[in-house]
Amino acid sequence: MSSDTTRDRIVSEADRLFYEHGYEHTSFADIAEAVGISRGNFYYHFKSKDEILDAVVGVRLANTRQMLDSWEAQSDEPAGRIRSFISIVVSNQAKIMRHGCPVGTLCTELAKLTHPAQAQANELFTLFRVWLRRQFVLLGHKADADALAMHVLAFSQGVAVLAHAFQDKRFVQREVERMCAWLDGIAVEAAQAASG
Amino acid sequence: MSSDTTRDRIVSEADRLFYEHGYEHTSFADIAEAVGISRGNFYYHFKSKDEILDAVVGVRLANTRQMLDSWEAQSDEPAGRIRSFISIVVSNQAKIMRHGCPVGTLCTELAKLTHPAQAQANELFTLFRVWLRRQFVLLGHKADADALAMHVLAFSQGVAVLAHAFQDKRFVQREVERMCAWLDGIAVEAAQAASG
DNA sequence: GTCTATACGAGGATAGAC
DNA sequence: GTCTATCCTCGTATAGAC
Repeated sequence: MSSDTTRDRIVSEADRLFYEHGYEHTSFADIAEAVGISRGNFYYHFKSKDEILDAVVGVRLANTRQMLDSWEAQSDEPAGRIRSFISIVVSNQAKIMRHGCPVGTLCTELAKLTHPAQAQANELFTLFRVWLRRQFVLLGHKADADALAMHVLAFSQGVAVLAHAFQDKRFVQREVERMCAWLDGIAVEAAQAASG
Repeated sequence: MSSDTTRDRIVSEADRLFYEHGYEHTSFADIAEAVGISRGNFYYHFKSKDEILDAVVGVRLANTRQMLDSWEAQSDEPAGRIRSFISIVVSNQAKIMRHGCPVGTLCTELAKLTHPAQAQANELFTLFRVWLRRQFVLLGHKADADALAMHVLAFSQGVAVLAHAFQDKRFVQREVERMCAWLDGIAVEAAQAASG
């Protein structure tokens, strides 16, 4: 994750700080201190704070693509892949409880700031949306694949916001179980339609 | 909503601006301009920005209590009351698509800032949670009333975050219908348990 | 109660030495 | 490539006149 070049370390630390404290609330001084360089040196690598944000979003997009690819490689079953997504709120539970969803909180903040990078950040959501949609198509739900994808995305965001606010592990566990049960129902439905 | 006194107008405009642009991104100058007073005059009414936030959260808590009371008065059926809550993402659709959920976005932002008023803002969530819980108890779901309340809250937050990001009206409509269908199932379940 | 003027610090950004 | 020094703007906050 943390590469050798200073530039990469800046992006990596900025990524973490933007997530933990928000984009606006993170100053150059914060990033410089985390990286261990002077504030001035900064501008050799990036011309502005917006440029750092661009780089951070770019890294997140790349990492997300890689994660989705690995989920696709790990399982041939679309239901299993969707389960991988659903379970992310458990595997990332500690971070989500402390700082919320990295995608949701960034998109929400940039929207409030009417920041130019908003569309780029929304691409993170779209990446998940399109991937989930494809899994639902493979599951035999071609007609409502996008609606189902959005439903699963909404689940993840709802759980993240409330886990963040209430710090409730059992709530997360319960919602994941509920969602997996729902997914089983969807898979059965598709199998019946295929055999009927 | 907008009372006569300058203090009330400050709170009212701050409330709106905090919602539309976020707490941190809203400056005294923004509020002063909206109210139509000078920046200096401000400190006659509030000693600090945090004090304004306290007042804003206080007003939101009062307004929320009033809304929940009116829902309770409008319907004797707990299912109908819960439906009032579910439908809020439709009746407030335009605002939610533009600025997200007023409660969720505030709590998320304050958590990232580790702001002292975070707990106070979370009370807004708790108000809904306790109210929903009571409705589910009345519906006959005493044992899992809190889990059901949290599920409905999570629905509202998930829909709000994605509606905000994707600006998709039909998505909101679909999710509300899905949630109402789920609620019907819950109500039938309770009725069967009561008669069986 | 409202105004103007101003202090003060923080944060973004630049210049130029090493 | 990294540093120090510096500038400018913005935002919070205060003082004091009206």
